[in-house]
Amino acid sequence: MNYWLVKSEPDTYSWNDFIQKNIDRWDGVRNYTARNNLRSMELNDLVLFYHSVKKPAVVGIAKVVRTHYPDPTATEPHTWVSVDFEAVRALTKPVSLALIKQQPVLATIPLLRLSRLSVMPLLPAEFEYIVGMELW
DNA sequence: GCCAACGTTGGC
DNA sequence: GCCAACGTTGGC
Repeated sequence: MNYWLVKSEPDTYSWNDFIQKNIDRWDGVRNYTARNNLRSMELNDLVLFYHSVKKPAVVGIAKVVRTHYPDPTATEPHTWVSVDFEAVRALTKPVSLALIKQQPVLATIPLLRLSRLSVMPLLPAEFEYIVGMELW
């Protein structure tokens, strides 16, 4: 089992948009590093859903219910891939980027080091730590 | 293969 | 709205 974090601009696609569908395709990724991470996702992997730009924060948890397949929205569908996520639950309270930045144990996560990467891995301990912060 | 120019992302 | 980071493009 692996752990991940994906980013979305809520103006484009928000957590609310996602839970209304319950299961939805994660498409439109056009960056090779992010694509490779999508390819590495396995069934039932857990994924943090992060809102970028506006009130940047982790807002919910999803899980992988279909592993990678050609992205139907791509003009080169053999280059880019999608996966399907199912909503698990919203965090009881969004965990803000500002708070994440204050945690020394999270200083090395890709969210902070590679600010433009939209699909990134997390260590199990990092995932659990961030989820635990919903109760702070 | 190098690197400058340019476009995009995303925090503030 | 500004700007830093960084990925991509294209000339040489």
